Amino acid sequence: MSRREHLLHGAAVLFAERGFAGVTMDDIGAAAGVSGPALYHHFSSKEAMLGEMLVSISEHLHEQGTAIVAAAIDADHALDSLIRAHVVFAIDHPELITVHFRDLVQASEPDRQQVRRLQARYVHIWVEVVTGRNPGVDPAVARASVRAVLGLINSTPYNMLANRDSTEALLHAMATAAMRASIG
Amino acid sequence: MSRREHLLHGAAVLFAERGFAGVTMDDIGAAAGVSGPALYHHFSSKEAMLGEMLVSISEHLHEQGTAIVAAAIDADHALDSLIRAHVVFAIDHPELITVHFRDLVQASEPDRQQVRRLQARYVHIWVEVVTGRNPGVDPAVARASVRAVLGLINSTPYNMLANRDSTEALLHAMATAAMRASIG
DNA sequence: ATAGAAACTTAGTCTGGATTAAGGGACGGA
DNA sequence: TCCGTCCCTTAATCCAGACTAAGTTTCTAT
Repeated sequence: MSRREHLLHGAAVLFAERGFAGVTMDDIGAAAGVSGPALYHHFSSKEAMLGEMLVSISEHLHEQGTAIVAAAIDADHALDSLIRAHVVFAIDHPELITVHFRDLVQASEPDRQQVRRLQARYVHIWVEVVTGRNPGVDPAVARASVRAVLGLINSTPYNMLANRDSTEALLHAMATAAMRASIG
Repeated sequence: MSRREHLLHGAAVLFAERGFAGVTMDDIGAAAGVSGPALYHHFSSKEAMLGEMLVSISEHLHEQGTAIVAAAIDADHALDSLIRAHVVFAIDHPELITVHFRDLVQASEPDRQQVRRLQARYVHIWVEVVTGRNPGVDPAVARASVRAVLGLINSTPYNMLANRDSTEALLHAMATAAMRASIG
């Protein structure tokens, strides 16, 4: 992990814990064993740190989604893999999920736009799979359903069971059932 | 609606839009047609406004949940009503749902504690109903499932269909299916 | 009419915390 | 050895924005 990534990871954990506004540059520096101003040798501002963090999360999810759909043999498997991958990401990076939907509003306008664009594309990937599975469904309903399922999965940070595998199984089962309920 | 409630509602809308930290006292005042400092005649601080808002939401949900369970003829109906009522609340007050889970971290420690206590009780109401319906279920799993379902419903603010009733029906169906998938 | 309370206003005050200044030490290459 | 480049440090600077002061208008009750 590069120095940048290391710093960003520390910042993500703090942001998730106390929120972007509740963390100072000195806090972020201290978490990495340096002073606050030292961070300016790596990032142009606190806002830029947040932006980079959010964009990279969105890019990761988007790329992962693209790859899954490309590799799946049919829409059924694609949906299953999308759900599973999102669940795994949420379990492995609860702090990123938290920051992603809580602190987006604090990012600069350009960063916010880019994140929204990537999020929209990610949702669109899901929607395509869903409508592929079931051509009759209203695209607006498909989109709303996908967002609801993502909301379910994204509750993970407040939700972990003692055992990681059972958390994964539970969320996967619930997400699958919720999806089927809306689009069959 | 009293003056306090009116001011609080305006603040909630702004907080939902830009986040607690992204709104100034002048903004809140302007939304109600007064100056920023005028707010201090009604609330002791910006933090107090947030605290009062969050506590009252949590109290409302908790009381509503209590009333529903008391009035329901069995656990099956109780769960159905809980889901329906939460969906309706989320649809009618998207700004409160948003602030509730996004800006809790900005509230004062005492307010945060009280909100968490109320939230825990609210979740507990659901868990009791769920375990009543299905005595064999692990309480930890029941709790995680309830939180996941609430996460699904709370995604509403980003999720509204053109038609209010179809939004309600969709979320109700998905929530019910998700719940059944985890606890039968 | 008039005292007193409410509810505001404008004009500050004050502070936290982001950012910038101004170096210093460590290290690699000539 | 000496230079230049990183990466950091501490010591400011600076400003947005929460909050306070002090005074005005409006309303109600006597």
